[in-house]
Amino acid sequence: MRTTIADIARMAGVSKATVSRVLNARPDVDPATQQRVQQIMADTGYVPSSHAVDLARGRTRALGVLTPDLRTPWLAELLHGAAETMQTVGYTLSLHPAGDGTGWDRFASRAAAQSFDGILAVCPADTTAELEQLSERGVPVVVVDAGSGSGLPSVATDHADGGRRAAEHLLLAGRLKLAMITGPADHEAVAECAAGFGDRLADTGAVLRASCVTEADGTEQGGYDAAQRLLRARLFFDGLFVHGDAMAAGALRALREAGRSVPGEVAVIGFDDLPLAAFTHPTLTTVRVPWPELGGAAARLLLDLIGGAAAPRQPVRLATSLVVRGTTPQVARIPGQRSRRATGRPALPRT
Amino acid sequence: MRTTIADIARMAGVSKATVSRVLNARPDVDPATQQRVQQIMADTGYVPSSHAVDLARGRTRALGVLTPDLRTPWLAELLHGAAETMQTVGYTLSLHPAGDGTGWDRFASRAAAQSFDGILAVCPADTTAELEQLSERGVPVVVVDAGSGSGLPSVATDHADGGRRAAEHLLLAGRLKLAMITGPADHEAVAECAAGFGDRLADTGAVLRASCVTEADGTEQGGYDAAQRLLRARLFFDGLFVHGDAMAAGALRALREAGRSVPGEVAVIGFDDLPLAAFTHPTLTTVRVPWPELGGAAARLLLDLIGGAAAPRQPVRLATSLVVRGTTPQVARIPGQRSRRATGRPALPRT
DNA sequence: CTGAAAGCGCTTACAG
DNA sequence: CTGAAAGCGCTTACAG
Repeated sequence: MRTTIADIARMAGVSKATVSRVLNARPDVDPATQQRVQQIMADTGYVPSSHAVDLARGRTRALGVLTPDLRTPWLAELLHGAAETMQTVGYTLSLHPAGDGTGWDRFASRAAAQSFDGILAVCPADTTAELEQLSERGVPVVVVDAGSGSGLPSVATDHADGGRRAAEHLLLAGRLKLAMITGPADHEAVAECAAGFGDRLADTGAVLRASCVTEADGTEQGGYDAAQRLLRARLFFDGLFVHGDAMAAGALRALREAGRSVPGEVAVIGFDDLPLAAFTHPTLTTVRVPWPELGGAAARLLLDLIGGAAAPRQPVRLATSLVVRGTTPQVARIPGQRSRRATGRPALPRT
Repeated sequence: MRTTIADIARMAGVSKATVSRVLNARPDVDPATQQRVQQIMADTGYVPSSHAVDLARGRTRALGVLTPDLRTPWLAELLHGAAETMQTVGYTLSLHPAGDGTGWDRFASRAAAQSFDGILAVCPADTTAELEQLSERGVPVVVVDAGSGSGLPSVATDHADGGRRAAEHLLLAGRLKLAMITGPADHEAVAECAAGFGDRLADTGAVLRASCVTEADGTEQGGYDAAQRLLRARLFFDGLFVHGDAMAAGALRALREAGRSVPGEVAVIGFDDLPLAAFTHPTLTTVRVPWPELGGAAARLLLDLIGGAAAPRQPVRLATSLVVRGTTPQVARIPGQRSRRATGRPALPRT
């Protein structure tokens, strides 16, 4: 038999209400009784049933995480960040991979059953409509890193900022003939990233010809094929920005096969900072998406919404950073040494 | 106001008990009333509150997943497998990273509060004692891939089998002078794997000298250092088995720096089949640990325990498989062609 | 086949 | 400062 609040009350010679007060650290309890009750709880190892507490309070202390696939390369880092902030307030993350058809239905019924207090939707490709319905019914929902097609509160990477950083680094390395491999054009972030990249290049002496920008599907093979297209078109480039690390890995393979040295002849910068970036050869310099921070920001936003806060009208945008590894030349950042390895032409505009 | 079972009962003109019967698909309900109630539930979009159901039934339909770190490279695959089998029975996975000190306490109190019906403990390094306590108190616990130091029900990789497969493949490739980099010796699996590797080599003409076996800490850098030790000792080897993909990646780096071609001069086989294995150069041939299957098996075992089944005395052992990529030579498996690239000496014993 | 009642284990006004 | 009672929304014997 499980120890219940009634048992503790009996043993302490008080009512359940008083035990409940002690449990919830209410101030209006006589110190002596408080002590006594607490002692008994400690002795018996009493822990209140979460079911009962949840039912009585009408909440769960759990967040539903909706994701197409648990094996998404950056999901672990994102959840790590989310879990960290959730744990501090005693919340738990409940996993709901909805990749296959049945996943969504199960998730939806759990949501309707109020199994969780809020929903963290990671890249909800085709379920935004349904999520909006849930949201309208009052279930707090936060979307991570999706296009802003929906009106749902969201947290996203600043892809334009990422593009700018990539450009900046290539300029610092003195690379002026640039090429870019983008992700699928239907994804909003792709245009943003390309725009940021292009903008930073303006008035620098660097060039990114339209013919040197090609699209790929996000996979390693896609990146390989895209890089081969660039190489076969005999387009000269000494700097390549790839909007996705998996594609960048494929591009490295194509460059290697073509006999182009990296970073000597071509400097390569990826995007995402997936775990794989540390294992390519050379290791991949890349624009880091702040995955744990995204998760943390989403978690906090969700907690705010659960707490009754109004949804922000604009997506929360998080800046990127650059992780320098082996596919770009080491550039000394000491003033005056910047252009050491540069071509001699002015690579840097005044900012 | 949330629709409750009382609302449905009123609308249908029946008692709550009858609605509950319909809800739980009990056979003893008049088809007509059953129809009517179901219709009303559909119209109102009624979904029973999970809190109330859980409290009344004394269960949760959630499993607690205890893990040191969410970012463990193979965790995603493992959870994918577990989630798949859990979802079919309507169970949910609740994440509990307990890496930092506070993690365990939160987890333990959740467990005590019966927030979940069972515990899936992934590599519970230093919490086995506490888990055993929980287990003794009647909480179903299944451990994944830990040393069998504890008496807890567990599911684990057959590392000896993995070692054998690695040996087999190197023999098929005609490699006879072998070396091995193991993980930390205090991990039980390390000895098992080495034993399997050694056993398969017996009576084959292949040699694995004691001096050619070295230990590393599991990291890329550790593998790099270990491979360098082997190289500097001027020990000749044409086949290298590394008990861990991250270490194998480090070994590849060391071999490359030393100018040894892979797989030409040295064939390399890793262990785990982490995502990174597809991104090294050359891509890494490796002994695959069946992560999703491990997760699935653990989930099923846990469900059995929750269902009241007795705990198996022996760990459930799952076999490995070999994933051939670029660090070992392609070996035609057509009879008679096996030794094409072999040295000419008998590499294969009769099995 | 169906209903009234008690119970799951808490919390929360309302009195005192 | 404390207790009796009602309520959270279900399920489950027990009657009929």
